[in-house]
Order: sequence, then structure tokens, then C-alpha cells
Amino acid sequence: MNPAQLSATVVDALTSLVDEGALVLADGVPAEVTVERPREKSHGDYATNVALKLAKRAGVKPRDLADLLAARLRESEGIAAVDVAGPGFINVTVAAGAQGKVAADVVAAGAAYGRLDTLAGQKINVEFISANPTGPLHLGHTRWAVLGDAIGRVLAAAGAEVTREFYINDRGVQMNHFADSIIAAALGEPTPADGYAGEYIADLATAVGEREPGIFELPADERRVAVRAAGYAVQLAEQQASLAAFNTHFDVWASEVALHESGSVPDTLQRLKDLGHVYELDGALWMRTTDFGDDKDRVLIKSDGELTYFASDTAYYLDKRSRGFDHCIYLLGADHHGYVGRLKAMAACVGDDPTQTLDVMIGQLVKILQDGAELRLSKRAGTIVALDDLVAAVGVDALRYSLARYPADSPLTLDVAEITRNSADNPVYYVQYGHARTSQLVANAAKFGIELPDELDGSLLSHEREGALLRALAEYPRVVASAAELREPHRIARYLEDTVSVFNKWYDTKECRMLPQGDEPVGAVNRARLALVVASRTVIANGLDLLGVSAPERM
RNA sequence: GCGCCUGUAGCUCAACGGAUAGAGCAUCUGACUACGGAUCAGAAGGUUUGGGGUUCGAAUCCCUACAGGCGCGCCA
Repeated sequence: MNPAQLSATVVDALTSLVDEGALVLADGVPAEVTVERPREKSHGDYATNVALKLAKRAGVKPRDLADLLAARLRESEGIAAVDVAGPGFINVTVAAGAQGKVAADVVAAGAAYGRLDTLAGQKINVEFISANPTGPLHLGHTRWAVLGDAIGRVLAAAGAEVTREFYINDRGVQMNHFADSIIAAALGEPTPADGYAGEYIADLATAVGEREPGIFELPADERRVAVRAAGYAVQLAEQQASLAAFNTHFDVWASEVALHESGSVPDTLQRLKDLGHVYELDGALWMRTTDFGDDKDRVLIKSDGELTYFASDTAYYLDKRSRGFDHCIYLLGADHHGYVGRLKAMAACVGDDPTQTLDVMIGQLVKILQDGAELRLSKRAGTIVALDDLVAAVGVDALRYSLARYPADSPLTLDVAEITRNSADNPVYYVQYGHARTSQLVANAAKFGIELPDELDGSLLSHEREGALLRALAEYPRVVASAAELREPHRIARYLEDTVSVFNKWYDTKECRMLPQGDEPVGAVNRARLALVVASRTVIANGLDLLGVSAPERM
């Protein structure tokens, strides 16, 4: 008996009550009801607030409805006890045999346990990071790398067809500033105004010179174009290597330049004209985003004839839509939240319903402390906390996990000294240790000749701590579903921490040893407990995978 | 000035509108003849920034005050 099954049982009970005329519900019987795992043991294995929710619609008191429903649930299979408590909560205690079945279900499903079809048929594009190729990826990108990647994994687990995409801002004047900065460094000249500083520029100059000898001796105009292309190639490759090393993978690297070369920008402008949402003023071309709630209209073509970044954005959005994405998710930092309004208005201007097709997630910025002072990022000034440096100091798993366990809209402060020096205290190791421990238990079971049971007798897992562990394991698919629906992968991390804690408590219980003690022969209990261990290991491994964190066999 | 986000234990943060607000770190006390102690058991720590409101029930929703972060270009 898992929460989903209990929900279905409650719905059946409600339906039968309505059919018999014992209950009248204004808007019919709901498709599912809320089932929780109560904190308090005395509240049973599962609790539902359905009577409180439906009392008004049924026109009866919550307690009366709860009593009516409880009586019906007591007759259901797999339920040992039903109590009504407080204002009308229904607390359910599941029969031990029905509960134990969960372990067999998880073992049978294996890596597929927690893979759902709640988002089946949805084609979703997740765009994140989308940094300029003018410098290394840094702290400011790290959070989106982790969250974007994890959101992609979670959505895919929920059944969606996911494409992870990185938009390369490789067009515009900043690319020229970039080239000029590299040239200046190569020639030993000071950084130009509006240029990029920092040691990495000198390194780039060296790399570009080695890649294309003589490039800095070209005539000035030729040289700028050549250095721009070479610096871009080197820098982009470095970003891609950094992300690959950070276990963050993209399906599509979309170039802004390529978007323009494909001619989709003029097509986009024409479409906007056809739909009547552009106009000319003061020699510029504007999109009337105020028609759809934006603060002000936005320029597409400046009076000097140059296209704006926003024009590219619009073309890019249409490009995604033309590739068949029903849903476009954008992860943006809080410093770009001013973009939300115009993106939504833009989608409306091209004829979409932004509430259906566009989902802009705004993440708060990570603040990083070192020696009690905040490190300030500035690419122009050359003060950068590089992603590679963070990974080197903290490790891929610890860095990913410590960013993945917080929701995006929570402002976050990380202390460098804390996450490096005290890394053994990081919750990631607690969870990973849970996986290592279960893995070693499985190995030990093999040495003792304990095999998984063909038919698991759930009633053998009747200890209170076994019940708690089974309930935790049974909850996993619902955690995945909510993480996908809310785009909140941190729910997976928190769930894993809780589940490993429940596992450790079980493991620590003398009466629940998996291996036979002393001269005991291997029996059905040992096999049943092995199933529980394998199920636990499966859930931990599956959950860590959704976060892009490794699940080690030993540590 | 306007807009978005945030305010929860000493610190970093959780908590589909649910029951006595939870973890980790730090502090204190226990359990090592251990299926791997990177663990477990326990203590202490809170007027969920203040004030109103909505309802069976509010950290959560609404209003308001205060505090912090970020943003308000024919920049990219």
C-alpha cells in the first residue's frame, strides 16, 4: 500500500458513498486526495485531510464526514486501522503485509522506480546559463548549471521529452571588446576601455597565438576578426569542458550568430508586423509589448539600424517553438528579472499564450563569503570565482549537491572555508554514505548466500522501523512528481536526506539485522530484509541520479 | 519613486494552507567485542521581522509597516 493506492482507495470509498446516496458532493468526487506521511507516530502510517476539504461542499461537519468515510475505509483491503482525529483528519494504519509489498515493487522496478508518465507527451525546452563566450564560467553560473541540469533530469523522469539548451551570446559589440582585449594583452598594451581584464585574457592571448601563429601580426581590421573567431572558439571550448567536468550536459548549443545567418530574424520581424504589434518611432522599430502588460514598449531595431538583443531573443523563442517545444523554460538570475515581463509580452505578441508556453524561473544570486567578506564578481575588473576553481576546491558531487538542496528563489550564502574545510559534514556525504552502506550490505548478503525472495512476505517486515522505511520508500514517486511539477529538484535532496536517516535508524536497530547472527541459518526474514536493503539502495541511487550526483559503492 | 525576490534556532537553510514549525553546522551528554561509527540515542536553542485581516486551521494567502537583495537604457 503506497500513498497513491491509498488515495485511490479513499476515492473509491467516496464514490461508493455518493452512489449509495449517503453523501452529496457539489462538484463530484475528486480524482485524487491528499495523503501525507504524518510526523507524529500516533497519527498512523498515513493521514488524509479529505474530510476537512470536502465538508463544505458536502454540507456536513468535517468530523461527521470523517466518521462516515472512516467506517467505509475500515472495510478496505490492506488497511489495519482507521482513526478520526482533531478537526477531522483521518489517520490510517496499513496492514503490515500490504506495506511490505513496497519493497518487492521497488526491487522489481529497479532504475525505473520513480520514472513516471505524469508529463508524458510534453516536449520541454530548458534553457540555462547562456553565458557570453567572453570569459570562463564562474560562481554566478554555477547555481543555474546545477538547477537547470537537475530540472532537466527531473522533468525527464516525470516522462517529459526534455532538451537542455545553452544559448551562446556570440554576437554584438562585446565580442569586439573581447577581441580587442586579447589583442592588447598579446601586444603588452593596457586593457582598452570597455575591455575585459583579468589573467584569463592573457591566457587566452597565449592560447590564440599558439593556435594560429602570426595572428597578431595581421592588419588591424583582419586581426580583429581573426582573433575574435579564435578567442571565441577557445573560450567556448573551455566553457564546454568546464560544464562536462561538472557533469552538466547540454543537448543543444544554440548560437546567436547562426540564428541571424539562418534568416529567422527577418522572418520574425515580418511575423510581428503581420500580427500588428510593431511600429516605427524616431527612426527605430518597436514592439508594442505594452499591449500585453509590459511596462514599456521595446526596441527591435535601433535608429542606427542595429538589431537589439531583444530582437534575437524573440527570433530564438520562435525558433524553439518551430522545433516543436510546447513549453520553454528559462532560468534567469535575479539580476535579469526585469526580463520576465517583456519575455511574456513578446510571446503574446507572436500569438502564443505565455501562461502555456513560457516559464521563466528567477533564481536568487549566490553570495559567497571568504574570510567573512563577500567575494564580488566582476568580469570587467577581472575578479572571478571560476567554476573550475570551485570544483577543484569542493568537488563535483559536493558542489552540485550543496547547490541542489536549496530552492532557486532562496537567496543563498556559501562560505568557501565552510564547504571546503568541513566538507565531510556536507549532507551529500551522508546520502552517499547511505548508498555505500547499502551497497556493502548487498555484497555481504551475497557472501552469506542470501538471495532475494521470489515472493516477498510483507508481514516479515513488521518492525516499526521497517514500516517507517517502507513508507519512506513508497513516497519517492510522489516526490519526483512534485519536484517535476514545481520545478524544484531540492525536494529530491531533502527527501534523500530524510530517507537515509530513516534507513540508518533501521540499520542501527539490533532486532532488524539483515545478516543471520551467530549460527542462525539463513531464513525468509533475512531474504525479506535484503529486499528492503536493495530497495533502499535503489531509491538512493535513483534520487542521486536526478541530482547528477554520483552514487559510490564504497567511500 | 515603481517593480520582482527574500525575512524562520547562534549560523546556513527546510516545511502541497494541516496536527506539538524541522534538519545540518556550532554547543552539551551518552552508545564503539561495529551486518562499515562518514552512524545512532538524547539535551539545549523559536512570539516564523512588527501589526492587522481571510478560515475549521496561517511561516505559507491578502493588506500594511520595517529590513535586506536585485532590477527599472534605442546596453549586452
